[in-house]
Amino acid sequence: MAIKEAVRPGGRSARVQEAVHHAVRELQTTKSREELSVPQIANKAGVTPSTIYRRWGNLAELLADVSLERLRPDDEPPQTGSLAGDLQAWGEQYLDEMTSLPGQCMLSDIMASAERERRERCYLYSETIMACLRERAVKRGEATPSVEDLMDGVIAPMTYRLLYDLDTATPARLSRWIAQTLPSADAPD
Amino acid sequence: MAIKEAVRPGGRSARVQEAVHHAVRELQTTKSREELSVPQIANKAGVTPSTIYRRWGNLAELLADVSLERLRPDDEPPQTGSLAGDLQAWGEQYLDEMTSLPGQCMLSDIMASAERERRERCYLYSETIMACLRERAVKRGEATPSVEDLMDGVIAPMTYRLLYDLDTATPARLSRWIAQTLPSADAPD
DNA sequence: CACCTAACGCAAAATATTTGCTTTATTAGC
DNA sequence: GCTAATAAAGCAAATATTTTGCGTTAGGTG
Repeated sequence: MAIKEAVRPGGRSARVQEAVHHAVRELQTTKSREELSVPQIANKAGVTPSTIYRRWGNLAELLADVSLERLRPDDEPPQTGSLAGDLQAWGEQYLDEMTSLPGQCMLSDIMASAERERRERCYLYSETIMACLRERAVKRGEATPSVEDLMDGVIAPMTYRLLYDLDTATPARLSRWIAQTLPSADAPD
Repeated sequence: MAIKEAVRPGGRSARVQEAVHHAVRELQTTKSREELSVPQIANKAGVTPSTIYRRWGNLAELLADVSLERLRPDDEPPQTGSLAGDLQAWGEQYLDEMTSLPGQCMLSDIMASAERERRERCYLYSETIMACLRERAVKRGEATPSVEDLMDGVIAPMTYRLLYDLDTATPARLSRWIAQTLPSADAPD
């Protein structure tokens, strides 16, 4: 019922976890959220339902767990030579990913989870990326806002729009948020 | 399965809706989310479970519906004489409400709903309040940012923190967001 | 190698959800 | 007002899901 990544991660546990996660991802390509069920996933994964219930608690937590896994920063964000450029580049691909149907489902699944810790991991994920981009800028000698300010000025409005008002989660808006957040930001308006 | 506020709102429907909503609110004071169930609510409301399933679809949607109802702006936000003051005053009471346990459950229930429309209503709710506070400021002749900018500068970071990083959803932060959003904002830091 | 035990499988029991059909009560037309 | 039409509720049987107790398997440990 908690987020278990440990205790006894040896062979079998890991195998079951992978089988179940894989089954979910597989089924998600075919069926909508409404059509997914624990017994169905268990069957596809070659496991008993009780295994899933005991480990994840319920369908919502399992889906959130699977979604969160995708959030791992696989590759370094693209470099553009300036903080504004880096933010725009990373942000655009992130927006693109999250406004897509699978991206929206992913957000939905994570938000539906009762585990606060999961959402905090999303926070940390974004924070890590902001820190990375900022670090680059600092190394180049650019004047940069704090990571906190980047979170408030860029990540927060972007995420807010992704969750509450999808139509306004656009690259154009992103430029505005970036311009208003960076030091020399006398918005051209 | 959709958000039905119409079609046949006469006596009985309204009565059932009220009975069910009331039963939910009642039960929520005693039991945790995990302990709530549709049959239980139906029983308390004096209705059959199938009535609830047919009207709301499932527990998550029902809870979201009940939560959303609480979000109606009951009373005019307090007046303080300045936009910054109004934002701070309203924001503080909002933060207070949403960081409380019932407030967090409310947010949770709304976010768990599959109905995008529900989240959009949250957006409209905040937007209405921002428009109201801004209108006051305009009438006083204050220089004010657009409603959009208030949403991005104040509502977005506040909501973001409430959802993802509760510890940083504080009045002190709120002041910062307000200061950085309002025109004459040369943050004292 | 042998013991300990977390995690899984299995199957029965308990709950929750769906569904077909009937009944009730609101709405609309007369 | 009275009646026909029908949305929404009730009821109960049929399904499906979730929980639980207990036996089994297989990592981890000394």
